[in-house]
Amino acid sequence: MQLSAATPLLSDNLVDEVVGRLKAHIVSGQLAAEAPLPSEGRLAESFRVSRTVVREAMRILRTQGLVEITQGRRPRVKRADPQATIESLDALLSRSTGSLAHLTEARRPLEIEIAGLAAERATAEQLESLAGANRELAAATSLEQAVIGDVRFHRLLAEATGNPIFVLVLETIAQLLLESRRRTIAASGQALALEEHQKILATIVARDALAARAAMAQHMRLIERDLAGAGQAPSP
Amino acid sequence: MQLSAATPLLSDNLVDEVVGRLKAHIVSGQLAAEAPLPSEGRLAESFRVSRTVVREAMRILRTQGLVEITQGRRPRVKRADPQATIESLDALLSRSTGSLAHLTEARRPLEIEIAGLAAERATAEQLESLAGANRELAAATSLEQAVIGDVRFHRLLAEATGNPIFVLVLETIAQLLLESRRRTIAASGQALALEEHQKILATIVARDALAARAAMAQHMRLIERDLAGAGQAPSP
DNA sequence: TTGCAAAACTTATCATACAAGTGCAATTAC
DNA sequence: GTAATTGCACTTGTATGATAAGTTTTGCAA
Repeated sequence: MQLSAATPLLSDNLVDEVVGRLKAHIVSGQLAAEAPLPSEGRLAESFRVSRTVVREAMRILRTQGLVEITQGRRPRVKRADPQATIESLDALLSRSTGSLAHLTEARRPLEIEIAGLAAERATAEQLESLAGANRELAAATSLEQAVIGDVRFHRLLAEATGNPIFVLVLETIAQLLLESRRRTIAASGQALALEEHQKILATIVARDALAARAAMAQHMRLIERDLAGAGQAPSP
Repeated sequence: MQLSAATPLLSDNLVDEVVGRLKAHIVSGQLAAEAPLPSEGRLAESFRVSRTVVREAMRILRTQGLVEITQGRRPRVKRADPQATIESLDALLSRSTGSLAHLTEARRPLEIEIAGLAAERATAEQLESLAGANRELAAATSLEQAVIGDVRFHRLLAEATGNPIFVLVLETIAQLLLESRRRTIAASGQALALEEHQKILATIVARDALAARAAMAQHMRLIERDLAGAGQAPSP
């Protein structure tokens, strides 16, 4: 019936109330990642609500990527993971008027900045990983492998900036662009993509931020051109 | 017990299955915004599942910002709204190691690109709105008003690019930066912010994309400097 | 000590019941 | 005739209890 006599309700929903309290606990870091939460029954008991309410609250938290739920096991706090955000953004973008052209347009300045920052900050290990991603791309025998190598290169570049926001935003956009990237690589061939990646990597190894930006800008121009050439077919 | 004999299950969860099907209907645009959905009971009947499952599915869709639920009323399809995505991103960022410095670093290239594109594409009405936002900023008598005017200016700029992705991403970052922006404006004073906004607006009116980028870059430098000077105190 | 089976616990789903909020239609008051 | 009110049908919110199915722990036997 009620959560507790001491604390007032903040939401008109019991479910939202439980969600808010659990989220506060998790976000504040009081519960470490992987830490098991009490079972639905226990939570219901301690919140003085029915299991129904707790269940719906846990579902919501799972949707937001905060907890992991498996039948038979106690729920666990999940490590921070952009997947939930990506799905949310995906749902939003697929409903709004954003087209592929809009996505690439927003991607371009980010990639250019990333290239510049990576040139200034990449560690030796990160440089090696980048080279490895390009080797993957070079050795790719299928379109699927080529796309994976391509995505990996750009992701590693974002990581090399040391700024997790870049990784998150780029990963989100990349996910949405995955289909288009498949088309792009098919159109321009992976050879050209590899060549440009090598150029970018070279500027980063040389710690030349300006050149890195220029190389990435060039790369983006190629991608946009190929995308336009392949036609921006709407999703089926 | 089962959804339907004809179509196979895609998820191990009945809830996820229902979520997927409803989402597909909504995202595909078959259901217009504001359109009422069948009641939980009807949905449960047509999916051949219990009302519990439908309820949890609807809760998830509400969390993702796809439907609006009010007690006593039938659920309605909600107009595309970045709020759910913002909350998701907020939860993610507040748990990861992203600091204010990281946020502003990611914001900078976006704002610069936005300024350049706005200079090329802004319509006469949009120019007038931008001027209006600056008038608001000039007339602001409280910090709160100044912050609102500031946010509005940058948002209108993003809209002037005609690219909804910019609006979405920037709105998300802006929301997260709201507290810091309050601090920044307090530190540098709204007079300086207004002056720089006027400069940016002038370059855009002049359709000088290059100058617009330079002016915005200057503006971002000021913001970053003030933010560093005010110290990046962690949220309480 | 090790291997395995049973028990205990947990989530997943269902069914039912009642409270509470909304919208509409019939009724009543003027 | 019109406006306010009442009442009903429908809907979501919450609680309870029951069964199925999966996981972890316990306890016993080899």
